Amino acid sequence: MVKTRFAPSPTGFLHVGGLRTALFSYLFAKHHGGKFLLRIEDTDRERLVDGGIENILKSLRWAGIKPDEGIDLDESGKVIQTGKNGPYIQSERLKIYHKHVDRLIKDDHAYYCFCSKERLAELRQIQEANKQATGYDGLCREMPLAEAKKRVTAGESHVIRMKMPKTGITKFTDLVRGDVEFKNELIDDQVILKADRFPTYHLAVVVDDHLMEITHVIRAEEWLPSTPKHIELYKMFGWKPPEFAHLSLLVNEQKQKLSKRHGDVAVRDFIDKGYLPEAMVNFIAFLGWNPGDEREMFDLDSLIKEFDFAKISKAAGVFNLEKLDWFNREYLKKMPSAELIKICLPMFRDRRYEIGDNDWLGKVLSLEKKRVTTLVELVESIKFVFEDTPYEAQILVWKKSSKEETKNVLEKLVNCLNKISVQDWTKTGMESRVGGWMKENEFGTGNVLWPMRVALSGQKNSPGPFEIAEVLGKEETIERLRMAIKKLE
RNA sequence: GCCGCCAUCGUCUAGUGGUUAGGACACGAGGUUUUCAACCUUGUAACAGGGGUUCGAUUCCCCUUGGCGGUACCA
Repeated sequence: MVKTRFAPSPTGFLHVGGLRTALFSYLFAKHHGGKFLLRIEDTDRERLVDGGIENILKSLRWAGIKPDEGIDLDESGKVIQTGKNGPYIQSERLKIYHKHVDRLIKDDHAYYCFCSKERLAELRQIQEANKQATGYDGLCREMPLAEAKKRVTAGESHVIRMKMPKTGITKFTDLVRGDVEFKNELIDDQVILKADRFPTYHLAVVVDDHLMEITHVIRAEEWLPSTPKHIELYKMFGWKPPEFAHLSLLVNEQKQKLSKRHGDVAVRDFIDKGYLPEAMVNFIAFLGWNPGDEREMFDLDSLIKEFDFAKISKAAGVFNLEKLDWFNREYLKKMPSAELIKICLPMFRDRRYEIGDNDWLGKVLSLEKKRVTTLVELVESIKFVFEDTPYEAQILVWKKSSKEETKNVLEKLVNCLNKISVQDWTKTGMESRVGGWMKENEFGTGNVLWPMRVALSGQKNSPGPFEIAEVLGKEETIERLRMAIKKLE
């Protein structure tokens, strides 16, 4: 059975690149009827951020990605662990790593290293000055084990390094990149256990992926050069390595790796701005993948159905917000009224708006949903329904009209509208009644509709006058028209 | 420096030896229209360069260039 995993470090908010990696891992697992596991890699204690795990989980759950095993959130939003291969937080697995490191030392696949950080820095400086490949020179590699153990017992600070073979090449077939090979001699004797007794990524990832029965390691391209180290560790333990798939990176418009310094990259930011998860998922999936034909609206289920590494692109993708905006507008337009109301409700409450029944609220949202990009913009754009909007009298006057004429037209319009019953107070009802009235009196459309619309919305640009009038109701509509007339005096 | 990955419109991409190089976003023009959107029609725009292989290369191979990643007791 296929089993994939996403293994973030809780060092802050989930990054859109991370979301994409998680998504592809999830899609691949689900496409093959497999399982998706979530593990936390917190071996770097200096970069930990409070609430990091919750943040990551919330963003994933927002996108619709739910782990089958490992770390998850319960209904109250508390972090929980489920599954029989736990714990799923690396800092809780130290004993497991120590046991495996001991085995490597015993089998002469790893050794104690007492080199100080200062010596290592100096070494690198010399190598750089001589234009050599940088890396550990293996000073401690041949130290007799007995001597090393004596120094350890004496309390000397040390790390454990793996013994990379000095000859040969490591080859593997990457699911997205095909055959890749590296010369072993150029690969460092990587530190696998730090002086603080915490493992490095390289050791922890191999041990955990094996113990947690991961079949496919799907991760970002930045890990490609360290894959030979991992394969070597699998060999040392006598384990069968999983399949590897290294996804291309996401870059910004300047083609640099996406980072927090350059604008919005945290999924949290997009949630807060009112982007829809469906749009984000669709957009991000299409950054490096497509179904091979011209369809482009895909929800999570149809992505699962069609996802395939064969169609994934190898080049880095530019994270371009314009396309995201387009997807968001499309999904906003398509969203059923009831659902839209549900997700906007908290924002209405924040603004302490008096909201009527759902039928009415649906009409209010429909006023602007084709004109905005995000949910936040949507709620902001219909502000004029709930609040008085100050505006200059001058904008009531249509370009082909005058102040006097506008005032006159509005007065007559009020009379006309007054005769319309509350039952007929609908967009279509008013369209025919006012439309007929305009024709009879030979009023130009712009002469009437422009000032009416501005009077009702307080804005130069807005939805049409009749749809606003329907939403406002007869009383409020006439009230606003009278206010406008007063402004023109 | 060394190692590796990558390379089609501005962006996301289709294309797997023979195509008028297709689509989407963005942009431009026109239509609709009381405004802004939406909508419809339409336009501009790409195979990084040089060598091979081949009857024929966007497609296969090599080199160059460029971009990116790695080179940590970070992940």
